[in-house]
Amino acid sequence: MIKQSFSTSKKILVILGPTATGKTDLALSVAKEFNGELVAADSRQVYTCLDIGTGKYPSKIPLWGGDVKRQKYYWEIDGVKIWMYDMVDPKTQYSAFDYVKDAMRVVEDISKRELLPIIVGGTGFYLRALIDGFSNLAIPVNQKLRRELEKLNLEKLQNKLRLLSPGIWEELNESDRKNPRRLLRSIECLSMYPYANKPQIPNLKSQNYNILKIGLAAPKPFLYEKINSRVLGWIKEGLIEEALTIHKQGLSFKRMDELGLEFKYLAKYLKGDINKESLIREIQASTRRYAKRQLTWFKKEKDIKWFDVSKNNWDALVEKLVSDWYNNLYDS
RNA sequence: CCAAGGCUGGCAGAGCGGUUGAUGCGCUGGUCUGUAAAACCAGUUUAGCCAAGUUCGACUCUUGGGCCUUGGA
Repeated sequence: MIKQSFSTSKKILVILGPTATGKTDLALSVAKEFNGELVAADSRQVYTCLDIGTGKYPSKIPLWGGDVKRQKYYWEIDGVKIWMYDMVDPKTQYSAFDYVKDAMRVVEDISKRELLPIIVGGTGFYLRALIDGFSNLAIPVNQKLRRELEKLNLEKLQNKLRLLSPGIWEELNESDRKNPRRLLRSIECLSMYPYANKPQIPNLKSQNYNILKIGLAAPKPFLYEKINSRVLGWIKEGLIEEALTIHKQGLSFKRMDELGLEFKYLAKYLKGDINKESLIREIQASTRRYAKRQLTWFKKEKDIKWFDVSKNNWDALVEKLVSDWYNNLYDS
């Protein structure tokens, strides 16, 4: 791969980090300053109607006011376009593969229009798939095979994989070897493409972009406090009503459970299994756990420039870094 | 006031006269190549309401006290 000089290679800014650190707020202000458009990297913001709890709204624009225009495949907040929101109906399943396929197009389009793509989100898996790519990502799901494999218990899945490829089995760690979902996927990939001719999908790294990754984080007590009050804010803004509406429109409790966290507990609440007080507590707790997992994931990526949002001047520091990078003064 | 049941780890909740305090949740750390706010792994106990007694030995039996829950009045 030939490295182009900074002045000619196209730039992409990535803003990532755990939930409730103000990624969207930052991305919007950076977009205004550097003439950019946002590309969301969140596994649930891709669904229509899941708005409040997935954090589609920035904190400064309350739901009932502010300049928010919702178009078919993008939103426009304060004049800034946000892509990769509302891609499909929540009844449909949207995968990391779908995400990469769609987001690649969006990023390239923004870039072609001479604007700065700002990828913003907390789903580390999607981010890595889009930026670095995964070699198995483009291998499609085999429903028939899955239906069969799903009947097998852990031990049988393990044996099956060991038989198909002792090498791949050996490479798995303790955790993955006991994870039926991963085992199943490995078997699926191997049985469909036993040799090396796997289908591929392009990623950003292979397109020679100049990427700056900015991470927002904070010490846990600070972050947890933010999460707790954010959840309270969601409730005030109508999270429960939103869930009720979606359910009335036909989103099953089962699917809500699959969509995870706040929807998992919202479903329980709507069914009458828990009261409002524990609904709030559960959403807060699970969001905290989620933030921890995000932190664990991002810890391994060494090319992130981290900023502590509990500090006073963090936004000025970010601004300086982005500005230097944008003007080719910063060497990454 | 009477009756019945209960009181076990941060929480929920089993079992047992003596051995490794089941299990779940939580918590801490971690894993990660199409469900990723998912799935999974590892770690996380000087517990037994108080007192007296029975016993070689009690969380487990007996008695008294305290507290809680339910039913009665």
